[in-house]
Amino acid sequence: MTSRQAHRPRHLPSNTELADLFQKLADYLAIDGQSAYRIIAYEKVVGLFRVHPTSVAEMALRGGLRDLPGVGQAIETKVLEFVTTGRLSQLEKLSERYPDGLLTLMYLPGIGPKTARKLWDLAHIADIYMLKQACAEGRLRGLPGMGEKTEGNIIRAIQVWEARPVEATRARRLLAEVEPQAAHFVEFLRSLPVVVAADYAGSLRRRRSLVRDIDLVVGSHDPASVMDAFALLPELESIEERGDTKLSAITHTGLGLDLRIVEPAAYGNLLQHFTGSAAHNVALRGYAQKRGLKISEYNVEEVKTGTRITCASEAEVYGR
DNA sequence: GCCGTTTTCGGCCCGACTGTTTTCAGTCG
Repeated sequence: MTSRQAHRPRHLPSNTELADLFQKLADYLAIDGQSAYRIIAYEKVVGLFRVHPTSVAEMALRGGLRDLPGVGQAIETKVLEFVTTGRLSQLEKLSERYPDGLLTLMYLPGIGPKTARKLWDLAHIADIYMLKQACAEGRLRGLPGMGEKTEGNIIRAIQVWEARPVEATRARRLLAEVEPQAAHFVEFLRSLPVVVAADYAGSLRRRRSLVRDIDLVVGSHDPASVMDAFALLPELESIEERGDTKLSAITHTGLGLDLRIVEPAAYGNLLQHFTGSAAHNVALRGYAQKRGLKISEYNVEEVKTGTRITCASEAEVYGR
């Protein structure tokens, strides 16, 4: 072995392993009911580790991990503990307190940490199989805040999960596979007379090589008509949610799809917001906040005066 | 748990939709 690999310490965890580890920790802490901002701090470094171009483990060993924005003493210590010992004591404590399968409940759309915790505390449901049993026996309805509809939604979510192995609804697809489908939807939307502007946004517009779903944004004075026309498209397998300005659906190719509609004057605000990424929006809004501005998908607001400025183009948003 | 152009403490982006409630919690993006 004369390659560079010969000089590297062996058995160092990959960035993906570290990201998965901290995601698991974040999920456990969410179920444990810890501060939402603590969870966000962990999820932030998950995203950071996933895209970092060089070895995070090596960086930690060199003592340079805290140069990364969002990594403080606590996270550096945990990375070092795992890199040097192969273990994470906090995670071990949490997995003694909660069953592993509890995390898989959150694979089901509609079930988050609060619901997973409630199912464990009140019904001793520890994984998806036990949840299915409880549904079949009608045991869910007795739980606080859970009625017939919620039970029905959970049964349906389990069926989808069983039909599409390995969290398929959360899986990412190649850009080249998804882009033509998204372009087709955009073309349809633009063909509607009531539509002033339409684009796909999200990770697709950011040209990420792997994307999870299709985000569609529309500027129109008549959202109801857009919604009516779109909901009838034969490409949609099911409509998951439908309100006045937002619709969520699943396509026959198994892709999630979100449609959002605003007044044409605020189209730039919507396009900016849903092009994301989430981390970019958090940073941008924090930046704006320090300058007395509040950014949403509808406008840029001057907090002191309450003046709300809508932007028809994305460039105007950044101009402000 | 992280961070700082007023800060080492007290904030941390913002809103739509659903289901369960009689005004809101949870989830999602």
